[in-house]
Amino acid sequence: MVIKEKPDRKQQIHEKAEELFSSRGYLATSMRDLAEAMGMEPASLYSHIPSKDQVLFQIADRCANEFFAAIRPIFESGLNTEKKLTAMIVAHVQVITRNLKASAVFFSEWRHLDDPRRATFSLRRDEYEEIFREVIRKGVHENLFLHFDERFSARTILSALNWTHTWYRPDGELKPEEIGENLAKILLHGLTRNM
Amino acid sequence: MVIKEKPDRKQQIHEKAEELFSSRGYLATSMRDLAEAMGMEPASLYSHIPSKDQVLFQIADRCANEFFAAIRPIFESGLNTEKKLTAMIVAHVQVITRNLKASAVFFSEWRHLDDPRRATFSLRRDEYEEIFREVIRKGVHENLFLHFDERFSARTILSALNWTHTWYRPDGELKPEEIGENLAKILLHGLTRNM
DNA sequence: TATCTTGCCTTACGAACGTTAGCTTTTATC
DNA sequence: GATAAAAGCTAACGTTCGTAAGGCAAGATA
Repeated sequence: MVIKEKPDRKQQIHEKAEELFSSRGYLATSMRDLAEAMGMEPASLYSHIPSKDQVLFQIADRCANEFFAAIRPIFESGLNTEKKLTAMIVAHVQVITRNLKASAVFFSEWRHLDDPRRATFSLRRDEYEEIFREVIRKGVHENLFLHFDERFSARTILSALNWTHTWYRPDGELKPEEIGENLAKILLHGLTRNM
Repeated sequence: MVIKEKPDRKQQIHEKAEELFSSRGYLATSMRDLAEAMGMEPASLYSHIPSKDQVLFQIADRCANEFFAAIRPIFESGLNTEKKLTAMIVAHVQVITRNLKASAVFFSEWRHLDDPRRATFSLRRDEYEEIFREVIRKGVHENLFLHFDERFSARTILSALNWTHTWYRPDGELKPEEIGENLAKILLHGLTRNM
């Protein structure tokens, strides 16, 4: 049996959509733009996808899955709290750099989802943040981390990480893992040199 | 001579626009939405403003001015590097919390500006970031800060700060100044407790 | 009272939008 | 080579968009 290596137009459309949505934004990208980028007529897109909104959702959803898949095993591992948080930070950054366009969509465009999907999505984000909060809570409990509101700490960490997608370039000098490690260093031990 | 205290419709429109642009986004807010919020007909808006794009620009531009005005005097002060960076962080956060809606527009919507303005704006952002880079560079030189690429450090700091606008509420328990100080603590000394 | 200005109105323009319906062409299967 | 399915086309739908043009009514100025 030969595995079909067919081009899979649907996936190609999703990839082009990722590209356009991430660089110009979802609302600023028309189906006509997308069609042109695909080299087809606007109406032809609908042979492969049901709606623009659903394309956005699937891009964001796939990206969310990647984040969870990367973080969960680390969260459930037996690492000590500091190493665990570091590993989660590195993994999170790796997901971003591996899915540069999708994560741009994930971070900036999800708010344009239509409403039942948007609400679902919002919950997933919070669920994700909660994993970080739990690790931080544990660290505070162990008298390892400074005691701030965990919401505050978690958001600060994720904000610092999530902007990576705007400037990371695969041909830059830093590898994703190094970026993650540097970020973890700053967030856990600060920019100031310990004397 | 009496100073006219007239309602200034133009400014009212800008304020409503700030509100709508910041919560729904620029592209998702139509002039018809804005008109309805103002209690007038869409076309009537054009008695007071020249175009939608110009309203966006002015909101973002005013906000940029506030950031510069807050940071510059600190940058030019005689504070030592660590205190200077801390003060800049606090000041930056204060500008955000003082201009919650405008800064949301500033951070998320400027990319929808039409192109001569967009380019100008991009330069101003970089100019702003450069102030932070310079302080960091000095700190590295003084062997005070860890040596990362200053672009990297500056971006990390600003990313962590700039998300504040998504969750800060004036009636929350933390005052803007405290938020800024906590952020500075984490970014300069890390989340980990020093033993 | 006559005139000018301001603020808002109504109407409507041309363009762009997401999407549907139905036809034609290409490709895969036998 | 006949048949069926998949992929793309043309044409058009109903909306919504930013904005222009020109008029009307109220208040300020003279």
